[in-house]
Amino acid sequence: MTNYDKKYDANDKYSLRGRVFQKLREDILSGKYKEHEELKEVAIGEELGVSRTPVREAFRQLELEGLIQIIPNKGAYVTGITAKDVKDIYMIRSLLEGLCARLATEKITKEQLEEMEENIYLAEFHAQKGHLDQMAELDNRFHDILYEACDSKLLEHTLRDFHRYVLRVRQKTLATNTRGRASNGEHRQIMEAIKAGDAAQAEKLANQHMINAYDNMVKNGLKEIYGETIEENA
Amino acid sequence: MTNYDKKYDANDKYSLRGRVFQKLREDILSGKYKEHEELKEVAIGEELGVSRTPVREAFRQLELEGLIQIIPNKGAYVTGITAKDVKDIYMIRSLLEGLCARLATEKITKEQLEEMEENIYLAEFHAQKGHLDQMAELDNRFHDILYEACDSKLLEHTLRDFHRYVLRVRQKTLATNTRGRASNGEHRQIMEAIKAGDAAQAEKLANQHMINAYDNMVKNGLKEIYGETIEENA
DNA sequence: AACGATACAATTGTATACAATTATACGAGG
DNA sequence: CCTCGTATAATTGTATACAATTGTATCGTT
Repeated sequence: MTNYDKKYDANDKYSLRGRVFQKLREDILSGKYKEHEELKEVAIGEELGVSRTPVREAFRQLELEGLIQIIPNKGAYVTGITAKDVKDIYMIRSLLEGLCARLATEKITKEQLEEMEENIYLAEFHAQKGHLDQMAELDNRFHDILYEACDSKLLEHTLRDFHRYVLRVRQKTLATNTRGRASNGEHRQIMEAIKAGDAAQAEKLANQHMINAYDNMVKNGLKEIYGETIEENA
Repeated sequence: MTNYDKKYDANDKYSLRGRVFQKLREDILSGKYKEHEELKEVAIGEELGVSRTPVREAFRQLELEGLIQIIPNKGAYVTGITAKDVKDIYMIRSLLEGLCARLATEKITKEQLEEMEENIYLAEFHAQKGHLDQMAELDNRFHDILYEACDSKLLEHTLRDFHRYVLRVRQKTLATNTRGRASNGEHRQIMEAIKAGDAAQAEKLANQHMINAYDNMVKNGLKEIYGETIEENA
């Protein structure tokens, strides 16, 4: 639950706080800052050439995004994701992506549908070529388009939050080409259902798409995929 | 998506920032600050006897909770809830409360189940007496128990966010004694299904419980219930 | 009177100084 | 050698000062 207006996002690119926020989020998601690592206000500030004030404000936002945990008078620590967290997120996403696809069936614009088709087309190309990075990028974008198409600021924002939250962990999930291709195929089916105006089918397929993505993770072994980054106390 | 640890919540009672945050949230939800009202840092600071720094940090958090919108270099404004937002939230909640009830069926503790039974019992008492405030309080608490019982920090937190977000608007919804009683009855059915270990039934009932709550709002006329506080551009 | 420019006021953005809290190191006492 | 307590350092919490931006009113021009 955050701000729902596009024009003035908290991720304000032009304020120092916004830049610090974005930079830190990027660095946490990319793994530059490991789990449980302490983030010190002065160190971050010096690194980015700003004072503590914008850093502190960025910290408060990162905390509410769930990326760090702030312990009063002590410090800010990169939050850990447990295997159970991942499972819970995929359960939730399964339902909400389904809802999203259902709503999108009614609300999607011609432009969005076209971008979706293009996305799938491109993804198939890159799958053939074995371009894993591009496939991951297109996968992310496919879901973003879907979120935009459902025409619900709240649902869009909620899904984006969850999506971003698992990115840290999902990084290498599509790295297996087999899953990448299967995922593409599922995207295509979802798109076709939306295009055909079959909301119930779109919902069902989107539900299953998340379940498949999660099952694929489990099959390949959560621990192996996640490396050292997953805690076992889940 | 916020922090998922109970011990050190962002709503830290003991720091100035935490107190400002809580106070402002309370005042926005209770309606002291109306929609689109501008919140000025110095004014709030003086009112609460603190400097701008903790106020600013609280603002950043309130923004991510969706209660205010900050326009850079301009100001902080209480966000409006549109009728469509409310509809979207109830759609989302319908699915997630269902998931929550399903999970709770497996995970609920004896103590939680007992508190739930007590809650329903008390609510029936207050319904007979016509104690509307207590009924609203017990209704909130019923859902909180359910959220705790599902044993998923993420789902719990997500549902709490949505629940809190509609509180502003839901205030007087249970004020009609008929809906209050019906709601109680539905709570009881959900509880019985959980008690009986029938997860599918619990999910279905919780789904329907949200739909009924929303339908009741619509039936009584959104505009009438929400007074002037709902925007029509939804 | 309408329009525009400019100065001024109000407000937020940022940096820094100081206070409070927590962690650490070191030494006295056992 | 261990333990405890105190001093010290490091870090966060808060307040304030200053910079930048935005809003507004006034005045001059047409």
